[in-house]
Amino acid sequence: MNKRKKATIHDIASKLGITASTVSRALNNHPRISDATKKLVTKAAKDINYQPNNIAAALRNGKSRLIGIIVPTVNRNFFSSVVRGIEEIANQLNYKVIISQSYENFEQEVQIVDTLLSARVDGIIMSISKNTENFEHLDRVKEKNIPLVLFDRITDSVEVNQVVIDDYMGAYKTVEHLIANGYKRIAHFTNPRKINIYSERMRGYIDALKAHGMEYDQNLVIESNMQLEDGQQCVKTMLDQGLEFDAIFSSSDYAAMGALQALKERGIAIPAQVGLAGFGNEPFTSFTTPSLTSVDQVSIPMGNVAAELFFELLKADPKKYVPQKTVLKPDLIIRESSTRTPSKPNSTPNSK
Amino acid sequence: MNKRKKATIHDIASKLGITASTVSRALNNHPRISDATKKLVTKAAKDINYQPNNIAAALRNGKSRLIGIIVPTVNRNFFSSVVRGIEEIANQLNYKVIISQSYENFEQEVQIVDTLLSARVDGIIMSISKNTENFEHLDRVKEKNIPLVLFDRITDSVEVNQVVIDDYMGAYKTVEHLIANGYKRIAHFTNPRKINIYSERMRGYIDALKAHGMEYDQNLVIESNMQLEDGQQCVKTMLDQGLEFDAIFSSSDYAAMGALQALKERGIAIPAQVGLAGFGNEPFTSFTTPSLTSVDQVSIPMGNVAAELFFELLKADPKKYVPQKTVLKPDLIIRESSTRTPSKPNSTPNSK
DNA sequence: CTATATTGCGCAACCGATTACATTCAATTT
DNA sequence: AAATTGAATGTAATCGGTTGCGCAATATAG
Repeated sequence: MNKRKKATIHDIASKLGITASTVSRALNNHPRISDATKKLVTKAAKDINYQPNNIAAALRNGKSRLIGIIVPTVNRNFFSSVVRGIEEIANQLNYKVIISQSYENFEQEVQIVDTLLSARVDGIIMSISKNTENFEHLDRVKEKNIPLVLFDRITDSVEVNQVVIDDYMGAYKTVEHLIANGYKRIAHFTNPRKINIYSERMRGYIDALKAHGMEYDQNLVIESNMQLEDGQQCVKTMLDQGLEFDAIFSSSDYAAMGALQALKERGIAIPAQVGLAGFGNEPFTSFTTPSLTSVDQVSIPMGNVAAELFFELLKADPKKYVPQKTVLKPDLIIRESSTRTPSKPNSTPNSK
Repeated sequence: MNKRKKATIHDIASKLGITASTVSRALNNHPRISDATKKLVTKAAKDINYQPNNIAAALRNGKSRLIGIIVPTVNRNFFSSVVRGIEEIANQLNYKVIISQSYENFEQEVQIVDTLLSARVDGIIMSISKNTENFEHLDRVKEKNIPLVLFDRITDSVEVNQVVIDDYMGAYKTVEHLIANGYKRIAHFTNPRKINIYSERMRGYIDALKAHGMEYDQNLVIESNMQLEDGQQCVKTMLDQGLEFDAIFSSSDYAAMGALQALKERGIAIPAQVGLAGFGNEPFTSFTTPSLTSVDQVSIPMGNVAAELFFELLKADPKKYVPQKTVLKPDLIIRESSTRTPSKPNSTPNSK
């Protein structure tokens, strides 16, 4: 009998000869309920294996205590770490998280937004897909006054809270480091889709070159989809075309990894002949030979900040709240792939 | 005005001078509603930016079309791929997924189960935490007749649907492969917690040795927590203690990676002097030097199967449904770390 | 010893969609 | 022309908590 129907507060109530409202208040520790009945109620609840129905509460309250998270994929250290950072804060406040993956697919992303809105999440924290160029779905979220926070992959076409790292500075520091290690012709791998992160990194690359009196050569900027295979292919093409370069700064660790493999395959010594640096500090970067210099995106703190902004927004009056943009400082993690004996620049020909 | 309150079917109804029930039926494409009104309703819905309230529907229907997924962490290729496999099937059937992470923490796991039950998910698909030894929370799920499917990290103390790979066979084939490459003293890294996956792999290890007339030496079985650092430490200890071995079969890719680093650090050639194989086929295994032989856990198919079992269970009569256990065949991915010139066994003395 | 507060709990409406059971009206049958 | 049928929609209860308001009983004040 109690197999099919789940226990409700009404069951508890009739068992104790009181009303459901009293049970509800008792369970919620309402001050106007005596300790005696509170004890009775909690005991009865345990006895009949009562499980609160959050659906009912959510319907009545208009809030579900759920945060929707949308990421391109969870199968990337960066994203899963941000999620963890969000969860840390959310769990403390007794909020739960629904994670959804867009798989870099725009239609999917739009669909997920609708699903989350229908699921009546209290808000959304997301990083947009690479292929998203239309932001009406985000507008719809804003129109409904649902709190929205963007991180890492952001857009300025919607006024919302944003958390990013200083991609510009990350790139700048990396290139500066390469220059300090004596590299003269630094190539740059980037993505043709000019979402914020890639364009910022490219700005940093260019400015760092200029700041050190090096010319910016368009031929050294190689566009691709930035996956492992792309990195391999780019290097091969560069070598086959006789392009002169002695370092690569890749906006993606995966492409950097591909570059590393291709260079090794062609017998080019890293870091002696060619220096290499990636972006993202994926865990495998410390496993490669040589280990890969990369930029750490402080993912957990980013998740923390995103969640904090979210809750700020949740409490605020949407009319007078002005969206904020938080910029975190990335860390350059220097490893073997870019470290040459301090002042032995020009040690490798190739460029000359 | 429509800023604060979200649109409901009642708003649509009064706008059109009909009732909410008609609107509901129109939106659900009920056959008894005329095409004319259906068109009117869908148009009006679009006009006022109506978003169905799944919470209300879920309350009324008793089903949320949500599946709860619990994994130790999503930041592991295996788990995130299984999730993807589940999503593939679930999305086709218009079900959504709530992903939660236990972070290998028992209390957290119990808490998540309660939260999901309260959120009234239609069922749960999970892989239990390493530290879970008490399964009452799973019993509670079963008692409530909530569909439950376990994958990879399972337990036999609860009668539920299970999906696993044949860990025994994966290990057996790996060890056989090592033997075929001439390795004679094969060590095994395992976890002291004897959850199914580790004990099965160990059985496979032992049986493969015996089947090839090699003695099983307890000293060659090393227990640790199987993280990167543990792998490093184990190898160092083995070397320092003068333990004779010429191959390592690790139940974890991470520990195998640590072993690889430690061996290289000590100047031991892989695979020439020591062969190495891991388990899990984490992406980084193909990035290392030498690349790491490992066992692929067919994660996406595992997710597919788990989801299929789930929906089977969802439709079935809980009284007469008998739980099933599906066993998938893993793939041994042979890479450099275990491949020596075919028949040149004993080429390396090892200990000295 | 009244008058006012406070405590403890019940009443009933409500959240938004769904659906079994009418009801209406026109078309079809007899 | 009355009766039957069926199409199209309305009525109202329901899912399970939550909460403003009210009322009785007890406590405190004056």
